[in-house]
Amino acid sequence: MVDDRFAIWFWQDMPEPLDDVFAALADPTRRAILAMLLEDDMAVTDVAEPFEMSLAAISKHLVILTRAGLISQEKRGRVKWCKLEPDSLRAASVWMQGFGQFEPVNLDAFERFLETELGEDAQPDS
Amino acid sequence: MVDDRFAIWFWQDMPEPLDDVFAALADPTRRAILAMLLEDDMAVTDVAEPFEMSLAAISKHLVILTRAGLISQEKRGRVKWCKLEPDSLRAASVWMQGFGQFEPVNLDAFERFLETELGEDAQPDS
DNA sequence: GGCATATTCAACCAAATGGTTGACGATCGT
DNA sequence: ACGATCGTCAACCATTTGGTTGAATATGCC
Repeated sequence: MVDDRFAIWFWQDMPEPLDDVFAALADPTRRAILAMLLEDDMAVTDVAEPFEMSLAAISKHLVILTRAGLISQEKRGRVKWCKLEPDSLRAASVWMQGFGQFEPVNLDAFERFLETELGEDAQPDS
Repeated sequence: MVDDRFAIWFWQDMPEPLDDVFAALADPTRRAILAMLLEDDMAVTDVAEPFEMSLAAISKHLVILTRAGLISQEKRGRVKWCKLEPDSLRAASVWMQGFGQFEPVNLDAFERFLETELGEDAQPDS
């Protein structure tokens, strides 16, 4: 059994991209944006169109989604295209599945698993 | 194809428990708490012990986790026991899998982990 | 060049978040 | 009944968040 201090260190003090991913997902506007991008890549202006808020606000949301790695933005000409990046959802999904599936299981092995799993394709953070 | 306004209504304006779940998961302290509860049910004081913050702060975190449905709290005597409630995590997980083409987590490694973990051989690599 | 379009920047604001401390009501042990 | 323990409440504080507006920076079009 892993002692709590190790667990705290591991789960809390590691440079956690999960903070950004979950924080990004916590906002309904941003989830709606992701849902829209599921259909197709979109320009910033088009992303903003159906919302009742300023373009600048949407632009900020897109920055947050980008920092979380959930989307990428590529500027072509004067329009910036937004593209869903499902890979970073993977880390979060892995983390969550850990809780869904193994209630009573060995945390040590789970930690080792996560370590290798999340370390594998560590994103070249912006 | 669903038009965007419907999508916005659906994803953004529904009474979304996902807001609370993801917001709860966005904090590393709260994720650490969940990880601890993965091992066993715990009293509030024991949850707080390994952290370098006040009991009141942990108590607040537990309220947030409870509101999100991620844990439940039952008071027995003077101690309040905290229990992981993986079901609401599953809801969030389902949402992410709704992003779907990206597979319910295409985790070969996860499968292998499950096998070794749930099987007899609990030492996958030395 | 000159104008429209696309996007971000900067300053500002209100509200929410995450923490503190100290007081407080319950409950246990003796 | 008394004191210690468990946990929350209330007030406070600093920082972050999510939004606004108006100006600024590209870029495309004629």
